[in-house]
Amino acid sequence: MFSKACEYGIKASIFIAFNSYEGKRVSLKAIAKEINSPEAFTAKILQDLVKNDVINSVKGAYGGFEIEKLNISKIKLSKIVNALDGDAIYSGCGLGLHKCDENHPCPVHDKFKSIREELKSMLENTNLEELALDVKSGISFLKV
Amino acid sequence: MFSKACEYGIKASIFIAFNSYEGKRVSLKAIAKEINSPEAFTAKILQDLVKNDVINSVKGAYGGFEIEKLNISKIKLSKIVNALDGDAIYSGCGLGLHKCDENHPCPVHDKFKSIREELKSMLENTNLEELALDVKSGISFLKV
DNA sequence: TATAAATAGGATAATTTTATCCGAATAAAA
DNA sequence: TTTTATTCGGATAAAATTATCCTATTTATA
Repeated sequence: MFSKACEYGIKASIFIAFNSYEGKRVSLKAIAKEINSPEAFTAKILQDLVKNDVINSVKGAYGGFEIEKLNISKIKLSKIVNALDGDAIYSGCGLGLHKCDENHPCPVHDKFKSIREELKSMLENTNLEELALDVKSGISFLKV
Repeated sequence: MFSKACEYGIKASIFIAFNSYEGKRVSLKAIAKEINSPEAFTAKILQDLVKNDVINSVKGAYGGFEIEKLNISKIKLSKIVNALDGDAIYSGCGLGLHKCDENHPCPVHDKFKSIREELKSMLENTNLEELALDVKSGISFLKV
């Protein structure tokens, strides 16, 4: 469904979010450990997320990654997915046709329609805050 | 969503299906041309589909690929997807956790639940016949 | 029986994705 | 001001996916 980069990016964002909630900045090392991801690869992904204004970074000692508290509830999953994987999962053709729409549909266009719409609206309506709170309260998990 | 191999595999199966419907066996060359895919790569995919009993092959002159007429309506999309991509899209965790279920869910487990269920049931309930008939009647398309 | 038209399958190459390494830049604190 | 803990960013490597090439095998037909 998502690329590995995107999976790591979503998990990292959630971890950063719930720490930022408590005013804590987190380091790459801490993130990689928490979400069980390769450190150097995760660094690249975090750089992408910084460039795409999903998270902020602070260089130097006592630096790390954080998200402005007020933004946590405003950042939607779609923003993270878009930054790392683009919009192909919910906008591209399921069978890879370059042109695929109501007038020139691929054989599974209609079958996929509601699934893609549901996926899109889920991504656009799910924000980091709710995901972070669930992890914080032990309802959901970032690893294993 | 699907791998390139799977996209080609689905399109090839549809093309073979609607030709088999008319008693016509189709060659690799004809398939690759019709679905606009690289020939040699498509050959590998067709071999996989043969091994997984999705399609039949006939070697030698006047050989090619076909599907038994009576089976066309019995072959579900899920069988093709499973043969080429496995069941990860609708069975694996959206964030790649090894363990992810009701008791130990990833942060998006619930959000994804209905989407994955819908996807799964769509794949399990869509058969080659309906897809092939739509292409044959010009309602849907295999390329461009 | 020879020929031609196919699929089968092994080897290899190209591309993309995932991952690692290392030095540069930055900034807090000793 | 030096040390130390960080992120940044370029170069590279490893692995997976996508793609190509070539030969062997098969089989219908001339």
